[in-house]
Amino acid sequence: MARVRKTVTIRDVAEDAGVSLQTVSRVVNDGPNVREQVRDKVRASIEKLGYVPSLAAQRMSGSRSYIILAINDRERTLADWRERLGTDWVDQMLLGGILTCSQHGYRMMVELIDTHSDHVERELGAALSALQPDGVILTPPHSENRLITQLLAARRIPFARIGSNESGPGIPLTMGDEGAARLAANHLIALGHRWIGMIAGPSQYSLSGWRIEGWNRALAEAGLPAEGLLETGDFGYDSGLRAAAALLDRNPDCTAIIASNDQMALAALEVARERGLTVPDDLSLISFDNTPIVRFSQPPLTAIDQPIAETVSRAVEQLIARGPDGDDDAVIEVAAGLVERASTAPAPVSGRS
Amino acid sequence: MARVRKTVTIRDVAEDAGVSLQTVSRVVNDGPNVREQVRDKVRASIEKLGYVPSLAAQRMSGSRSYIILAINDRERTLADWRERLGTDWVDQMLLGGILTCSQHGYRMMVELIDTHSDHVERELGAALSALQPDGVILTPPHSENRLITQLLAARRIPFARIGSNESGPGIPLTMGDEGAARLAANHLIALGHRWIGMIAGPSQYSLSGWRIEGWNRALAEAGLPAEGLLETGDFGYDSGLRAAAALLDRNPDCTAIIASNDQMALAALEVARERGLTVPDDLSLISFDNTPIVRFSQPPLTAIDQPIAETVSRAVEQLIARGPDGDDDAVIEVAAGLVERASTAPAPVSGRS
DNA sequence: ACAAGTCTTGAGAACGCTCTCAAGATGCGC
DNA sequence: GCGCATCTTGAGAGCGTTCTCAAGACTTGT
Repeated sequence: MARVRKTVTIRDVAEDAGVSLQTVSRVVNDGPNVREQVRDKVRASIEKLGYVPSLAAQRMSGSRSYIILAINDRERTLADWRERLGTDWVDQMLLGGILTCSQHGYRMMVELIDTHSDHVERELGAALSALQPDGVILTPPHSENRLITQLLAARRIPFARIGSNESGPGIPLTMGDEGAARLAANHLIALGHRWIGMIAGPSQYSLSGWRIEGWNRALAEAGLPAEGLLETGDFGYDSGLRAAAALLDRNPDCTAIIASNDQMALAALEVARERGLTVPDDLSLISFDNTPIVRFSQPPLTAIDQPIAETVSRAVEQLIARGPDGDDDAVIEVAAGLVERASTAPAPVSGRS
Repeated sequence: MARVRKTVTIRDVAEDAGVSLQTVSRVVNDGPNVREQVRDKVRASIEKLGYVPSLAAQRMSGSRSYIILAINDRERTLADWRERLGTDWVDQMLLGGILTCSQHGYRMMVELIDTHSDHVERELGAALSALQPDGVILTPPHSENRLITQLLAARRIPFARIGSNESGPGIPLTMGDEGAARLAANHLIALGHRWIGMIAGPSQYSLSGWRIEGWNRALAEAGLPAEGLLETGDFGYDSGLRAAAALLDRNPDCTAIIASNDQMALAALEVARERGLTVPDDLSLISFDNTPIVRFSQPPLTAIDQPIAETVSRAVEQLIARGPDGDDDAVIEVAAGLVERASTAPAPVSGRS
C-alpha cells in the first residue's frame, strides 16, 4: 500500500507505462486505436498507481463534465423537512440517480430551487454555470416551468422532465399517472364501491390533472357518479384533513377515497378515525406514492406505487446516452403498480347514512 | 435578457470592466487590495454578464474544490430502499448539508460505500481522487472505520465523524446518544415503570454502546434492574420482532421498551399487538430517530429526536472553517430531545403476569 | 523632499486533462 | 516491391481559474 502523498496524474501513469500522455487518455476513455498490448501495459500502470482521473480536469479540457444535476423544489422539500414528514421523493431520486450515474462513470448533484421565486432563472443559471452539467433532471413542479425549460433549451443542455408528458424541449417521463389512478379506481369498483371520492393534488402539478382524469374515466366506464366527489388539497397533511372532511360531509354515501399522495391519505385516515369510521370496513382508502410511512399506519394503506427511483434511473440513462443532440421525441412511460394492504375492503353492504 | 450562447468567463468580465483577469478573480473571492471603485466596476460587469465562476476551473487552479463529500453506507441504504422503509437519514443529511454548503458557496455530493466490502479503500480512494473534496463527512458505521479514517488522514483531507466521540483524526460529532438514552429511560422511570427493556442496535455501531450505557446508568441510578432486559437487533424490522418477542418472553413484567431505532420500535409495536398488549396502557414504547414513520403509527410513538440535519450542518461548517489544517481537538455535541407522543403512559398499576 | 514602506494592479505560469493534427508504422492491392 | 489507405502513437495547444511574483502608485516618517 504505497503512501499516496501527491496526487497521481495521467502523466505519472504515462511515465510508468512508457507511453505518451495521450495514449493513457485513450485507454482511460476506452478510445479506439490502441494496441492490445499497449492497452494492457497502461492498464497495469493505472492499477498499480491507483490512478483515477480528476473530474475537474476532465471537465476543463473535454466536452463533458460527467455531472447530472437533479433539481428539486426547495420550498416543498424544506416544508416537508421541517415537519419531518419525509422527503422521500428526494431519497428515491437520489438513490436511483446516484446508482445509475456511478454505473456510467457519472456523478449526480442535487440542487434545490424555489419555483415561486422570481430568482428561478438566476438560481438555475448560476448552478448551470458553476457545474456545467451534461444533463439535468427536472422534477415536479419544475418539469413544466417554462422559464426553466427555456433556459435549459437555450443553453442546449439535455434534460428530462419527470412527471410531464407535454412535448417540447426535454425528454418527458411520466409514471403513468392516469393509468395509475384508473388502477386505483378499478380496484375499488371491483370491491363493489359505488361512491368513490378523490382528493386531488394542486392543479399546478399537471400530474394532479392526470390522476383526476384516470379516476374520472374509470368511474364513467363503470357508470358511476363522480359529481361532488372531488376535492383538492395541496399535498400537505392539513389540506388532506380539510378535503377528506369536506368530501365526507357532502357525500355521506362515500365508501372509498383515493388520495393523491400519502400525506393526504393519512389525513383522511385520521378524519375517518375521528368520525368513528373504521378503515377499511366503513371506508376504503388508497393513496399515491407508497412512501414508507403508509406501511406502518394502522391499518397499513393500500397504495399506488410510483417507481420514482426507476424513473430517475431511466432519465439518467437517456441523458447520458443522448448527449447534447438527440431529438426529444418519445415520451418515456414507466408503469405504476398497486400495492394492496389493509385499507381496502369490499364496500359495506348497506349505506351508512 | 442577453442570449447566453457561449459560457461567460472571467476573461469576458475583465474585458468588460477594463481590468485584468486577476483583479476580477480578487473581487470574486473577496480578496483584499482592490480599490472600492474598481471593485464596484467589476461587480457591475459580473452582474451584467451573469458571470459565475466554473467550479471545475476553480478546482483546477486553486487549492480548493468547494466540494464536501458525504459518505453513507451503501448496503444499509440500499436495503432500506428496497424495502421502501425510508432512508430518512440520507434525506436529512443531504438537506442539512446542501443548505449549509450552498450558504458558503460549497456543494455537497453523496457517495455510497459498502463497509463490508474489502474494496472500501479502493472505492473511497477513487471518489477522493475524482472529486478532491475539501472535506468529508462520515456517517455511521463508517465513522469509526479505521481503514477509512486512516486513508483520509493520510491524504490530509479534513473530515467529520458523525456519531463518534473517539479522539483521533477527524472531527468527532456526537448527538449525545448516552444522554438521549438516559432521557428516554428517565422519562419512563418518572412514569413509574420498573422493568424497562432495551432493544439495542448492533455493536458495530458504537452509538449502540452509548445508548445501552445511558439506559443502564439511568436504571442503576434509580435502583432498577437491568439484567435480562437487553436485547440486540440489527436495526432491521425483523430483528426488532425477534428482539421484542425475546424480551417479553423473558420478562413478563416488562412494561416499557426503548428501541434503538424507529424500525425496531415499530416491530415491537407489532409484537405487542400480536400479543394483545395495548400500547401504551400495557406497554410503553420509546424509539430513537424520530423519522416521519413514527408519527403516523397507531399510536404515534414517543421518540428521541436526533438532530441529524443540524449535526451535518455543523459538520459542514466546521470543515469549511478549518481548512486543511486545524487540530481536531474538541468533540462537538449536539443535543437530542424527547418528543412525547401517545406510546408512553404511566406504568400499569398491577403487573400483567 | 527622500527613502522606505504599503497598496494596488497585472503578467505569466501552472493545474490535469482532452482536442486537433501530424508523423511514423503497418497492411493491402496490384 | 511500390503506392496508398489505415492503424497507432505522440506533440502541442487550450480549457478557466488561481497562484506567485514583480512593477508601479501611494503613503508615511523624518
